[in-house]
Amino acid sequence: MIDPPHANAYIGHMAAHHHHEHAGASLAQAAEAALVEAGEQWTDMRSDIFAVLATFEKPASAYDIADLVSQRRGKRVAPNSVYRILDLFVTTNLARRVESANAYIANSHPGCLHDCIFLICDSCGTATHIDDDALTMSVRAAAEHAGFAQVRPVIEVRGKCADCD
Amino acid sequence: MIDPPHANAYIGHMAAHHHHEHAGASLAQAAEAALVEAGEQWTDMRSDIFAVLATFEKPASAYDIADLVSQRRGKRVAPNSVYRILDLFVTTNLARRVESANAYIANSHPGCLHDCIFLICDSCGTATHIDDDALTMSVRAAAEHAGFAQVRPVIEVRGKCADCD
DNA sequence: TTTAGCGATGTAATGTTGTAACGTGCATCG
DNA sequence: CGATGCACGTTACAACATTACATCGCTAAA
Repeated sequence: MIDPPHANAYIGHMAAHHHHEHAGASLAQAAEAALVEAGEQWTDMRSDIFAVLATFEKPASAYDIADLVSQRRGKRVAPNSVYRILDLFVTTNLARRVESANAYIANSHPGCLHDCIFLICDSCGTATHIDDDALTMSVRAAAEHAGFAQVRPVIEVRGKCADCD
Repeated sequence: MIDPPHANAYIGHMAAHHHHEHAGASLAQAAEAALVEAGEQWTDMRSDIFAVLATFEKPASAYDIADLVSQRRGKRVAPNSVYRILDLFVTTNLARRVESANAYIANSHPGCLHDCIFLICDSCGTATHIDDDALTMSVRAAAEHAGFAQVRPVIEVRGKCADCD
């Protein structure tokens, strides 16, 4: 048995491609474009839910979103409806589900399809993400090597962020 | 943006260490040893819960386990108690939590501490695991590179297993 | 030998997350 | 105009998880 060794094994091999890291209005616009591109409608409800989701620093639960959207609309929006739309967002890559937090986070570069590595701080809950295609491709490859198909990697790292450390 | 490429990027670099892949009585024995080693007691309740957990092919929910342990003991065991003991198992490395399934799985080599990659079939639900320390260490390193400490990787892959494919 | 402490488990209640089933409103198209 | 399809509403419930406190049995100190 071995002990988990530590850092400095890291040879940064970031992906050889670039993103626009959208924010604010620009992000909403990109999201709308991506959704329409996917043949779906950009409704008021979807717009509101995306807007609320995008304001969060940390992964947001469907119930958090339901509350805020309810406020914003002055009318109760059921979690149910939020889930429907979040599911749509996830399948169209406008948002990601953070499995280890049972929560969702807006994709800051919708329209760009690839695997993410999420880093979630156990203290403050904020999530950041790394794009390292070499790494995620290795994970995919390992799974496919084991006979898996249609693979969907879930790569998250819990820990203490630099601020909370 | 890139499309997810496919397999055969995989250069198998399995870890340079070996496990005993325990099963059945041997596994229970190893679990007991590991728990005692950690300064915890191996009680009847813990033994029963571990035994039940170990019978599962697929990740088992706390409620699944509660039901079966209740049967086995002829007396209701509350989910509560099961969660307590599962948490203990996870911290002492006798079991793992599968985040993307809200469920638990017995560690087939307790006492051996390292990160696992779980493959969970979306069709049949069975989970297998890969040990690829080079890969998991790279994930750790990437997170540490980003300023994270006390990292705990969660690497799971959803997909279709060879049987269900 | 009492009893104080502690760890393990029991009990009850409640909180959080996620789905199912079905109804309504509205636009489009024949 | 009626039929179809989609988005969303409403209600109910299922599944997952935690909290607070009680009890039991063991052991160590008085």
